[in-house]
Amino acid sequence: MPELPFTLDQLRILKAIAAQGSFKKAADILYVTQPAVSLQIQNLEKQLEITIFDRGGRKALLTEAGRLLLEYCERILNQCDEACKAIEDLNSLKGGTLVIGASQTTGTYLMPRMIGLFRQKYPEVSVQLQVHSTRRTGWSVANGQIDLAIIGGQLPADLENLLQVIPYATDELALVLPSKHQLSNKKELLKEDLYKLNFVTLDSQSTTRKVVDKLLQDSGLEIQRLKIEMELNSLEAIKNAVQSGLGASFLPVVSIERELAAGTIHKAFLADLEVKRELKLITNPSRYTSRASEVFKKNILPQFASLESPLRKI
Amino acid sequence: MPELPFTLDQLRILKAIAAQGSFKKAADILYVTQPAVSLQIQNLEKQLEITIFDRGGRKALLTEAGRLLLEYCERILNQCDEACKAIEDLNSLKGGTLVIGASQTTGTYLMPRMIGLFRQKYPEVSVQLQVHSTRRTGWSVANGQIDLAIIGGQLPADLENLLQVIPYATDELALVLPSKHQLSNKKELLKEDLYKLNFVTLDSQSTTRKVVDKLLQDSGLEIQRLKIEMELNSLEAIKNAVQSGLGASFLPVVSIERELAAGTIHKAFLADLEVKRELKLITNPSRYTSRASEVFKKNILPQFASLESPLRKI
DNA sequence: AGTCTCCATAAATTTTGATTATTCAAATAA
DNA sequence: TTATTTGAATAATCAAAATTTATGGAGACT
Repeated sequence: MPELPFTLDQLRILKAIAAQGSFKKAADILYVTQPAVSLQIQNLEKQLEITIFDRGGRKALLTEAGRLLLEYCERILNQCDEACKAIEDLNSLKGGTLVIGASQTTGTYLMPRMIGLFRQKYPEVSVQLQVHSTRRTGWSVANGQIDLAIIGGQLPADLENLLQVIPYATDELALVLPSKHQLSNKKELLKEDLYKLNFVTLDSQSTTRKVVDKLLQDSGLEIQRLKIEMELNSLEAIKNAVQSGLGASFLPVVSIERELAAGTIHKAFLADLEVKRELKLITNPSRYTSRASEVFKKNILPQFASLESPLRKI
Repeated sequence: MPELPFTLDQLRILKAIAAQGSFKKAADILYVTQPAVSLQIQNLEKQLEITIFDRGGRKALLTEAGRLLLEYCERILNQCDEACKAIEDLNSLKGGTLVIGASQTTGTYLMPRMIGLFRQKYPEVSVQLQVHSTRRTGWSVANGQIDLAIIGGQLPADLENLLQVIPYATDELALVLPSKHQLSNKKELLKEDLYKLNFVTLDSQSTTRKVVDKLLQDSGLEIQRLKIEMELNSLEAIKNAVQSGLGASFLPVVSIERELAAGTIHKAFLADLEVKRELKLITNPSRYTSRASEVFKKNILPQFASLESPLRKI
């Protein structure tokens, strides 16, 4: 090994002697014996081919070379201390960054609240939210660019068994109607009623749209028979469309909390159909898990397991 | 020993792995085996209670904590390199400071030339000249404030055996007369002639004055009989006084080179009297000797052993 | 001078780190 | 898929380095 001319221990000893003015006192402070100190300094002097201390009288005094070395020594040891502090902060969640992935829907309506709670508890950990498609989010988790992610859709098969997927909450995809729609008065709607509606939907590429389609199909609905008035690429746009009476839609309840409360959108009750999807936490078990990530998973997520209560509280 | 959480070797390994992206390649570069690298990183991770590398695939990737540590690592290792360079420079006389002591006379007339020669050879070593009394100069050498000194007088007895005193040149204290003085025409002067002269001398506290008095007394002169016209505290002032015809004086030849050459001062030849003093180099043998100091003593000083030739050359 | 401190030195022990050999896991190739 | 290769972890052995105990010597203070 191409050796370094000195060790951190030697620098620590050098600093101690310079501060104490004595080999013996330095040894006491460092909890070693005096010969240990002497030998290390001798090694240091041999390696660097300099004399560091004048051991003339009762006090050990720095030579010119010694003073020069001490300057660097202080700087180096300070950097070491800083490094330790930074690492400690990271370990105690007083620093660092947590990178969270989410799809458009969860990223917009759910994550801000989760992140808010996390930041409230660990204000010194910065959180970065990355909103991507489910597919891309999955890959980012796989290659470590994202610590953890919340998704509502289905992962590609190859990622399914590479990542850890933990369902943690159920998100209802509610059938919503314009408040003044005629069917809004009916207590219960049946599948058959759906064929009478005009739908405003997300564009067919979106994860949420795919999920809705699949769920409806799985429950025996002929989705080809559904009339699609228009396709929009934003939930907010759809909400506005519904509120304007342009049609009905299946929307995640998390996204229409305010509108339901305000009564500007009507949520219908479907007697013979439940459209629900699992919200899942995905992580990469084969990768390093940061403390922040652990804590998020263990302490923050459970508070959102039932989507109703915590959201209402806010 | 209250241990440091890491060693410089570990940091070097960390840096190498980060650069190479592989434990094995890092091991090759550092000329050690792969297990050595693995072990050290494991120790590091254990000490700091963090995971530094993700060893998932064929590449070793830094975790967040690893990246954080690497930043400090780079800074620390850079400081180490700088320290080494600074020390090397000091050893190769490409840096550092040489502190030289001298009395008024040598400091004024001799040292500038010596220092000039030294600086010509080692331009990167800065030289500091401290002009003090012989006594104070001696003490400064004793306690290390001055690396070496040139003195012309006698050290206090207690310092004599504490310091190394090396005579290296003879400085003649020449009897000088105004050029137009009547005795300037005589080829040789005798002791008796001195009693006829009016003297302009240094004040009685000065080292050079004491030396002259002692030398004259030792050679049998009755110094009380010498007529002292005035006492001045500066050699330059005395030279001016002599040139102005106010009187004679004993002056170090090194201080009147120019005036002799210009013929504005006359140097008399004393047939039965030689007034010479030893110029001595003093150092502190019990103290660390800097490289610059060594070189000055070994290479520069000998060139001034005969005061005539090197001075003339300039 | 005598005593006390402090540093240097020597020998022995302990600790640490490195190496060889092997196993394990993942990625590449057939 | 299986086989091969590459890289990292592990275990046991071995070498080297640091620490300790014990001791000697040189200044400094009384």
